Amino acid sequence: MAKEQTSELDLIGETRRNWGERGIREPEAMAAATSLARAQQVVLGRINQALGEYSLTFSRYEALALLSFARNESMGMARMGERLQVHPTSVTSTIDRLERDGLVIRSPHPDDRRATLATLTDNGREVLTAATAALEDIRWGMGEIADGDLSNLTVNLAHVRASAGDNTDDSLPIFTKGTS
Amino acid sequence: MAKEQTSELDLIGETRRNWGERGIREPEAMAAATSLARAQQVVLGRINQALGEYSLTFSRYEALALLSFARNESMGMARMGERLQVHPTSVTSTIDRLERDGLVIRSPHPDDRRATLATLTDNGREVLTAATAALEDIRWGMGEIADGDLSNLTVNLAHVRASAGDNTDDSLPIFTKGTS
DNA sequence: GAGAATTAGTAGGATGTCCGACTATTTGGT
DNA sequence: ACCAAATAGTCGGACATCCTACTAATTCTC
Repeated sequence: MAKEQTSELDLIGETRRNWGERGIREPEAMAAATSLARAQQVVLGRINQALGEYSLTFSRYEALALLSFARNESMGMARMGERLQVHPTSVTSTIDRLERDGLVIRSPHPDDRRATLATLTDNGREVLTAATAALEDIRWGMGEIADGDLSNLTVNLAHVRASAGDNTDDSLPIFTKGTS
Repeated sequence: MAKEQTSELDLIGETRRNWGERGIREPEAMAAATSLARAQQVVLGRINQALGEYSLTFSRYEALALLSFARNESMGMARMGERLQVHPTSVTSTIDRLERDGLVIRSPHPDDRRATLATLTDNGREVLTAATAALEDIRWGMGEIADGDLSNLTVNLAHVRASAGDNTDDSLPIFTKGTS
């Protein structure tokens, strides 16, 4: 979950100097990449801490949210993997745990006997609602950052995502309306 | 390593609409958080793919880089955990693999018999140099994004990190000069 | 139509990360 | 000095993620 507190008052500018001595080629890219990794660690840590109250992780939360928007709150696992941008085996793992906790149930696909549908349960829907409220309470781990700054951040991150072929009209890759 | 290609042409604006119907409270924060998660996934994926060539992961790379700046290219594991912002057990795990691959060696701390020093080996130094070059070649996973945009991104991310107590003068939390 | 190619889901294995617990040492307080 | 408290490192467990491989089923092609 990363350490929230560590006020590493050490100077980071010092670092650039260190690398400078070795002649770094892409300082801006390195700075952005390392900042991105650290920021994500901080935010994800806060989010997971908030979700822990509901025995959820961000991964499982995303899966629940995805199902909540699907027709009949149900979706094939392969499609879930595409939407969530994770490997099929990760979906299996995530659904295993959600099913274990009674938040979703697996059922055979009526038209395709190799497919399995994951469906939200009543309990799953309730937990999702409560968890969403909890995330909003902590502003999705974004601290006290003003909405304006958050918008700028989202735009900048869109550049990165765009370079990977992501749709970046907005920024909710996970909750995109599915065709399921 | 995440899917680079998936041109999810589905509209994300659609999403905001979906959430809007439910009355979302912190749309900007949610957008920023989800964008951050996805962007990090993309960038880390590229970085790890590039590092795979050297049997490294970003975690191990960071550890090697940290040691390379330390006095005598050596540092106590506890301090490494503080610098890298990871749990002590993660350091143990990382050093285990680096030592297994002959990139670092463990040795007892001369003045503190409970401490263990991790020291870069000649091979470790060479691999680090090559890996760094590889990362620069791919611009640390930042694609074709212009330096100016990267600067903006770094600044925006600094806001997030600052809210967690991180020093954000610059953006290289990992390579901060140590006191080791 | 029958076999080839593709797709869906899962099992097993490797990594990374965290947490709690445990041992060994060092520090600190009385 | 001596015992309590803090610190260093590791182990085992829980998760998340990827990859490879494998089975079952569907789709495509000739």
